Parts: sequence; C-alpha cells; structure tokens
Amino acid sequence: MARSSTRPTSRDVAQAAGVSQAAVSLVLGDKWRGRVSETTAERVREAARELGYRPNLAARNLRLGRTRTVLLVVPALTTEFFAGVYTGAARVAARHGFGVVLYPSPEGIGPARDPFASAQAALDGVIASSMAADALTAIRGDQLPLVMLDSDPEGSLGAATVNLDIADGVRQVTEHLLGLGHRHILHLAADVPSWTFEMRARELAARLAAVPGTQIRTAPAPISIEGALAATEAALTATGPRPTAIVCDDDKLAAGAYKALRRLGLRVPDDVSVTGLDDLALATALDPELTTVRLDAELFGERGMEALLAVLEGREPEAGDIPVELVVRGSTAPPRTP
Amino acid sequence: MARSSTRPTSRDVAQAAGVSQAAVSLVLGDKWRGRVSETTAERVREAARELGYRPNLAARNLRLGRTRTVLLVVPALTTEFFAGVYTGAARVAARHGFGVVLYPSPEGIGPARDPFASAQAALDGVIASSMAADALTAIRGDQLPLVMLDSDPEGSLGAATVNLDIADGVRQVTEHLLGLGHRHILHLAADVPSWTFEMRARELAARLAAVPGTQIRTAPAPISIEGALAATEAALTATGPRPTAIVCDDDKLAAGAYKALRRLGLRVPDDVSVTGLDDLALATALDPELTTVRLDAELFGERGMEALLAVLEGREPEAGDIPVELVVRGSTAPPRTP
DNA sequence: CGGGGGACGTTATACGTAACACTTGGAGGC
DNA sequence: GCCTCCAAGTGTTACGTATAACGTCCCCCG
Repeated sequence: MARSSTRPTSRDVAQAAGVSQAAVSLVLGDKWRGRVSETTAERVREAARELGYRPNLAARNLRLGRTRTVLLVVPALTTEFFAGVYTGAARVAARHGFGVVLYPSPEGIGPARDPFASAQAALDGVIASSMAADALTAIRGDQLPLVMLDSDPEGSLGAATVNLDIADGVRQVTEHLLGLGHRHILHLAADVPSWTFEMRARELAARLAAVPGTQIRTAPAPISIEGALAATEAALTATGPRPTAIVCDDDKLAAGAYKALRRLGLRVPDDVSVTGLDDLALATALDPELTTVRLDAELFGERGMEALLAVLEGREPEAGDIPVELVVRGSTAPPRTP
Repeated sequence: MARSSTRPTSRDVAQAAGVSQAAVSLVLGDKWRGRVSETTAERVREAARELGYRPNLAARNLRLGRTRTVLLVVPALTTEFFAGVYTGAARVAARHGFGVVLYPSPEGIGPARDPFASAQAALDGVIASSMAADALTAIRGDQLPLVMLDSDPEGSLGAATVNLDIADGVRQVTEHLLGLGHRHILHLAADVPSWTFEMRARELAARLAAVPGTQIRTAPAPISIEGALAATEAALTATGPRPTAIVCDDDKLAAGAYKALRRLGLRVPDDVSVTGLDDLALATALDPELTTVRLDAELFGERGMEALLAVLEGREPEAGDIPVELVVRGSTAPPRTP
C-alpha cells in the first residue's frame, strides 16, 4: 500500500500493477493497442480502480500544454438566456472532450481590469459575449484564441464573431407593428453601452424612417423590472401624443412596461401594444402573453463553441448569422382608432 | 528577444532581466523582501511587463499541489437564484484569492456518472447544491473537500452543510394563511427527488396537522410554468371542495398556477390565494404581485464559500441556518366566505 | 541458421513553477 | 587578522504526466 494520506499517482498504480508508469499512462490514455497486452492492460485498469486513481489534471495540462478548458464570459447570470448559451456551449464542448468554465463579467466581483484573476483555471480559449472595448483589449492581451458573441464584426479586433440576426428580428417586429397600423412607437431601450443595443436602435430608426408618417421616441432604462417601470411611466406621462406601441429591447423590460401601463390604467394590447425580445419563461408568465422575438440561446452557445473549436484547430469558423423568429402572442393588436 | 511564437516563461523573464529564474519567482511571488534588492526587483517586474509574462497556471498548480479553484455544482442555471448563489460565492472566493467554476448538474450534458468529466479544471474543493445521492457518493469518492447546500444534515455523508431555514419559511407561510382564515390548501410541489422538497412537504403537513379542521392536498409538478399550469388545472377541476389557497414550492410554479387560475376564470386573490418561494424578479412581474418567501441567494453563496474555506483550512464551519423572510404582497387575502 | 520484425514493454525526458539549500562578497566585531 | 553574519542572490530539485526513443524476447521466413 502506498502513502494513504495523499492521492495516488500513476506511479502508485504502476507499482501496484507491477508495470512501469509509462505503461499506466498508455493504458489509461487508451493508446495501448499493439503496445501492451490485453491481460496487462486489464491488470492496470484493475489497479487503478482499486486505488481510486484520478489523473492529476494540473500535471496533464502542463505536460500537454493545453487544458481542454474554455472560458465563457457572460455579462451576468441573471437571465435564462445565458444559461441557455452555456448549455449549448457545454454540450458541444463535451462532445469534443472540452470543459466550459463560466466567468460572469466583473460587476462587483473583483477588479474589472483582469477578467482572469478570478478564473484561475488554465484556459485554451475564450468565448465572450458583448462587452466593453477595454475589457476586450485586456483579453486580447492574453493572446488566447477568442470568439465574440453578438459583437460588432467590424470592431472586434480581428476576433471571430458569432451573431444572432437581431437586425432581422427588429425588422420582423417593425413590420408586424406597422402592418397592424401602428405609427407612433416608443422604444424602451436597454441603457447598456453595447454594440448590440446600439445596433437595435439604429435598425429600428432606419426601418421606421422608411415609412412616412411614423414617429419614434426612445426611453433608456436599466435592464430591470423596476427601471423599466420608471422609464415607461415617465415616457408615457410626458406631453405629446401617446405612443400606441412599445418596443422593448428585452422581455424583462417588457415586464416593467406592463406594470407601468397597469399603474396608468392602460390595458395591453387594447390601449398599447408591447413587444419584447428573448422569449424567456417570463414572456408566457405575463398576462397577456408577450409578443416577442425568440432567440435560440442554446444554438447560440453551440455555434459559439463550434467557432472556438474551429479557431483552435486552425480552421475557418462557419459564417452566417443565426436566424431569429417573431412569436406573436396576445400583447399586440391594431391600435384603437381615436 | 525570446521565441516569439510561444508564451514567455519565467525563464525568459529571467534572461531579459539578467537574473536567475528563481529570482523571478521570488519577485513576482512577492516573497523577495530581504532576499532581492529593490532595484533588481524593479528590473524583473519591468522585464515581465515588457514581455507580457503570465505565469503558467498548470505549472503553478502542479508545483503547489493546489489550484485555488473551487467547483460550484448547481442543479441548473435556469433561475436567478443560483446566479445569486454564484455571485455570493465568487465574491468571498475573490477576497481569498480563489476562483469559482460552475458545473450545472448533468442534465443533458455528458454522463451523469462523472460530474468532473466536463469540469476539467483542477479543483481544491466542491460546493454542491442538493442533488441525488448517487452523484453525491461519486463526488465523495474523489476525496475532495465538500460543502453541501440545502441538504439533509443527517444524510450528507459527513460533509459540511449550509442550509437556508426553509422550514421556518414554511412556518411563516402557514401562519400567514391560517391567520387569514384559510383552511383548505393545495400544495403545488416540485416533482424533484430532493431532500429540501421532501422536507417542505413534511413541514407543511405537520404545521397544518396541528390545526383542527384543516385540509391539504398535494399536486406534484415539474418546475416549469407549463408543468405547473397542467398540475394546477388538474387539481382544481378534480372533485371535492376547492382549495382557497395554493402554496407553491417555487415562484415559477406560482406563475403556472396564476395561468391555470386565469384559464379557469378564477381570480387571485379574491377566489384563490397563492404563495411562492424564492422571490425572483418573476414574483413582482406577476399581477397581482406574489406573496412569497425571500431567500437571500447571495448570502447563501457567501456562507457556502466561507464554509468551504473553513474546511480547507481545517477550521470548523460556522453553524446556523440562514434566516428567510416572508414578503406579503397582493396574492394573498382572506378566503371569501361561501 | 541468420536476421527481420512484431509484440510487449521500459527508460528517460520535458513541460514551467516554487522552494530548499547553498554560495559569494563585503561589513562589522573583538 | 580572523571569524561571524547578513544581504543578495544562484543551482537544483520535485511536482505527475505523456511520449519519443530505445530494448528485449521470440517467431517465422528465406
């Protein structure tokens, strides 16, 4: 029996099986075909089982110079959306023998300057959702292979990007509302400095500008129910004609809009139509159920991981945005004719 | 200039600064007081900065025999609740120079037998939320220091435990409803084999049994809005007197109950009162806002991490459950007198 | 009967870091 | 003048693994 206080090593297994450490490595690494006899291999496996042997990952990582671990940087964990992204990424990763480590962006967790101070794990690459440019350059400084999710393809410092076709989602929402007859729209905009939100505002404005007689107003709000409530209430009690529809950057914002409308005595969709974006569980918990743009978070995660694997293997990542789909529910209707 | 293709090592830094590798290690490890002169130390730091040196974590982990990385096993990432637990754990961890890696339980991600197959990172310890017993024994088999969240203190194989005082939450809910005059209660129970849910059912039954004239019925449902909707609808259309209050194991279940009641033409709280448990953002998105038990997820995570640090340092973890608090909102009212 | 080549291993080495044990050149004490 | 001591480092080793390179046997073929 070896030292019982410490974890058994491959050398301990070797001694127990009466072979060399190299043989243990070969057998357990599944590289023994034609190099070790079946009986010896079985003896090694038996010894490993007996001792409860687990390879030391730090040693393996050092030896191989790679870790088969990847970091997923997300802006926060507070929505199901990034849970879905993680699930998809982890599924693809597992198929390729990779693990995924999460790093929620440094809001209240240590210094923002160094995204890796808190993620001690040694890494092969990084998948990062839209984040501020300075954090991005910090990551690039680490020379790690990088895939950006939902980021400006032009300005991402040459990193590979995987994007949802949110511009198309905005198009679908706009056409849906215009088709119903809406002409006066309030954009409840996420007050977060990020390419994706700026792009949504631009796209929405451009779509509406193409139709004469339309008006748009923008109300920025932090992404929380309370924040959206306040912003919506302020925007609707302001002077001028009342919007007949509210386009929200996010389902959570839509939930806040619902509350504001209720507080003002307005009904959805009779007085005001509301649309969201994400299609979280929240969307169907609301009454009436929310018309929103469904984003396939898991597919997003899968495509992100596949892109990173491609970069790691020196291949070209698959191009093309991920399609999104408008889900029409009960929160949109034609505007009441005045 | 060293080999530019590969990452610089401490030896490269040493060469650039004209010192030995050992000196670099001392300076960068902040152990140089009285061993290296201030001028040399500065020269080393300068060289490290120049080359963009980052220590190889795999090598450090191997050398030190520890990783300062901890695994947090959560049942799923689909709720804000575990996002909060993570945030709290990561905050405490960062204060002690630790990192936290997340491992969502193996639902659709690789083989359930080996929770670590997907988490390649080398680990110092594990924090695990309530999970099936076989997964637990698998973890124990790895000999890693373990803290269990919200698990049976008796049956957790000697691991340290940190618990929310959910029994007290159930007490508060029960007393609130009994005080309002409710006597016939439906328990919308999470259909998940877990100590914490079994405990809630037991506690609820015991509390009600102490009051003569009360009735309780149980409807098990998967933790999803759709599942809760179906279960509630089935339970309410069954024969017998209709419950006047629904106690849900979870806010998400409550959202499903709301939908079922709406579909049946019943109003909250006039016809039926509803309570939840968690106090997610969802609770205030509902109309009327949900009376629920607030769990302090971040504090839960902090206490979990502190307990693990205590175990790692050979100390005794702090004892005592984390208090929870009933938040009364608009979803509970006295039953209508028939 | 010589030797070519499988089958079955072993020996040796490197990955990058941290820490222990050791050296060197003076300064100071008596 | 010799011993001691300290500052300021250096040389060396070990952590546990994976793999390239190197031995043996022994069988079989020409």
